[in-house]
Amino acid sequence: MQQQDPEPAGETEPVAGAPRRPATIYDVARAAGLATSTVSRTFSNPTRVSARTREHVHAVAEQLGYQPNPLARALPSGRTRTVALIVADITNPHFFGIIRGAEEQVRAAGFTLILGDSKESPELEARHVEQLSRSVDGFLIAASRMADDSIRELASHRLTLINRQVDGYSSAIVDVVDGTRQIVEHLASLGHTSLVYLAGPRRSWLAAQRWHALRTAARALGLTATRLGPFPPTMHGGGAAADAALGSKTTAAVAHNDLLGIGVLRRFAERGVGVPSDISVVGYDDIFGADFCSPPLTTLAGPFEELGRAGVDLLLRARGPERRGPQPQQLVLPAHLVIRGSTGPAPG
Amino acid sequence: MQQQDPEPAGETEPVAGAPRRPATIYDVARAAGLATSTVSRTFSNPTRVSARTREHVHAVAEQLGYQPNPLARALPSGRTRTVALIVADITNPHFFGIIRGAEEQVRAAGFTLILGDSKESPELEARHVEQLSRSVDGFLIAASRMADDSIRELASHRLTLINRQVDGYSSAIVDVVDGTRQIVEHLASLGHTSLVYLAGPRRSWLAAQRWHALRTAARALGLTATRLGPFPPTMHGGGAAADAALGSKTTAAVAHNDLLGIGVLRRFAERGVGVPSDISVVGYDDIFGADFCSPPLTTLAGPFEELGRAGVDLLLRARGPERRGPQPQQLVLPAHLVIRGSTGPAPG
DNA sequence: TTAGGTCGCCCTATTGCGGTA
DNA sequence: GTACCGCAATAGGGCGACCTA
Repeated sequence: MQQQDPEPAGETEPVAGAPRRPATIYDVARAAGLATSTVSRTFSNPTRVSARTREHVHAVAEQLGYQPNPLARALPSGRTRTVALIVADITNPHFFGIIRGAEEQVRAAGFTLILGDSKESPELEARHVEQLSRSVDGFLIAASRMADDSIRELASHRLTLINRQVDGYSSAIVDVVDGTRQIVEHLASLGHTSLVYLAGPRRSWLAAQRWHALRTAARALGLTATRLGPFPPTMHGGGAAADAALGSKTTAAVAHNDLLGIGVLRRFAERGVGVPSDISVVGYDDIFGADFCSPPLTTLAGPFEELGRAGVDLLLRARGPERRGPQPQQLVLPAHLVIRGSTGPAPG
Repeated sequence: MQQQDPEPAGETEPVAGAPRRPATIYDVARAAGLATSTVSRTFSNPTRVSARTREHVHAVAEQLGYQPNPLARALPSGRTRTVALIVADITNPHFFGIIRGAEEQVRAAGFTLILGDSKESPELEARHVEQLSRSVDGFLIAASRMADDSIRELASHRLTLINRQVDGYSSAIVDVVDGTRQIVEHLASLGHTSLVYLAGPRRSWLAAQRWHALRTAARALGLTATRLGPFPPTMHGGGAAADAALGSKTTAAVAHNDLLGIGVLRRFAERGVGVPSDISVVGYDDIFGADFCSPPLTTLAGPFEELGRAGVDLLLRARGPERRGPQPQQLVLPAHLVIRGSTGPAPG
């Protein structure tokens, strides 16, 4: 090891000013005339040290610019005060809210956020988890593409899911069933009697949920529902999705997400199909841009930042005093339909 | 903690199957009949171990499921194999490309990415750096809002800047000067003789560069250039910016970024101002949405993912064998103008 | 007894130096 | 002298056990 320090014949480091080697509890203890353990307790268990001593230690620490080394702290305890967030696709604006919310809450708890992108790959997702397992106190997985069983195989890791539910794990999702019902009621009230679902990735739990909810709600209201796809959940995927929707002769298309929905709108514009005069389009997520595409997209908005924050809370709470097993919580946050120009009365 | 189950008088750990305590070099060393140092070297400095021994160690390690503990590895060596990326505003889609590129490259190098949001605050930025300094091998700061001197005070940390240049530090930026020239030439060729710059945050280095480049290019081509603002670089800020632009009687507005530009377009639409018939609008960044707002936004696109990747490369290369001081590199990547519907011939 | 303080081992890997063929 | 390998110090702090007024 050898700190590189008071060496005159300089090596690696630049300028002056900054202290070479960061102060440790040893330095603080020596300067304060105390044992290192006393210094340690001052920071990690302050009640076990007298007020006088505590202040003294703080003063000396401040003066020396001492800051506990998080690594040294984490090594024996196993607590890294770090959380990993793994998202299915970092380019999808849908995740930005989740990332932002999680980052915020993680910081608020004095933790650090590690970010990983699984690029829609369940394998990469699992690899991420394995590689980070020792460096992290827990995982947050948003829109996991792993199969339920694969998730269970990771059981030994502390894990909270976002927009995915698996028995035995904490999760935070937006209310797909109620949200989807809002979509279908809206379309029904506009006189539509049939709709198509432009499906998302086969491995997406959310896609399955949405389709299921759509079909159920449609039945309840006497509409027919058809599933087309799957399509890649990107703007690019909207081209094929739009054409498929046209082929189906329906009057209303519900896209798996806004990315796909906006892609559909573009394709319709290219082909001269009127929205909503010829066909209505609905999306999910209310992503950035859904309000200024043309026509603006009717979509199901969810509290995604809150989802991120709640995910962190669930994860961190699991370490609480009552660490009696996982006691998983399945949180469901409300969604609400944002009606914009892409939906209108059924033609004819 | 605690899986919910079988342990009778159990303590911490769960189920069957999984090995209780992860294997350490001690376990491997014992099983292989070697010293821990040999095992350690097998993984961290393979050439210093004979091929026979190496294979033996690998075999034993494999069998025991041994994986080096990254924390324990980092403590004595000081190398955490982790990089922190700090962005000025995580909600600005502009950064997504950078984040994605950085994440990709960091992973490719076998490192881990920590993400921080400074919320446009130089103080928070500095705090981030301080708090993470011990946990990270280096920092990537995108669009830093810190003053040059504050950045220099962080000198002891390994640091690479994205979209910001400071003497003595490595950086990767897009070519503002040339890019801005493209904008001005485009406007000049359409017959515009005056333009306004709708300015970004006062503390943004980029905003200063853009204005400077704009003024220089305008002069060279005989256009007048006026700066208005600053405005918050958000869609919301576009309202005031649009009104200010109208007040100036100009025929062309260059917005600090696309977020602001799209906000301007919306406001113009509300007020019945024709774009580009009454006024042309240009943005910077070519963010998600710039191609489907109405009218689609003419904007200066840059290779942002590449910026993220390059930033990581510069940072990691700094640790190379020739660790002769920082030897900073200032990388400048080309920008190109994407012409869309928001710019047209000057009216009249 | 209790509050304040001290000792010394724990965690897991790295690495300089020295020893053995 | 050259390859290999092992000993033991080191990194920095947590924490239980024990000691003193």
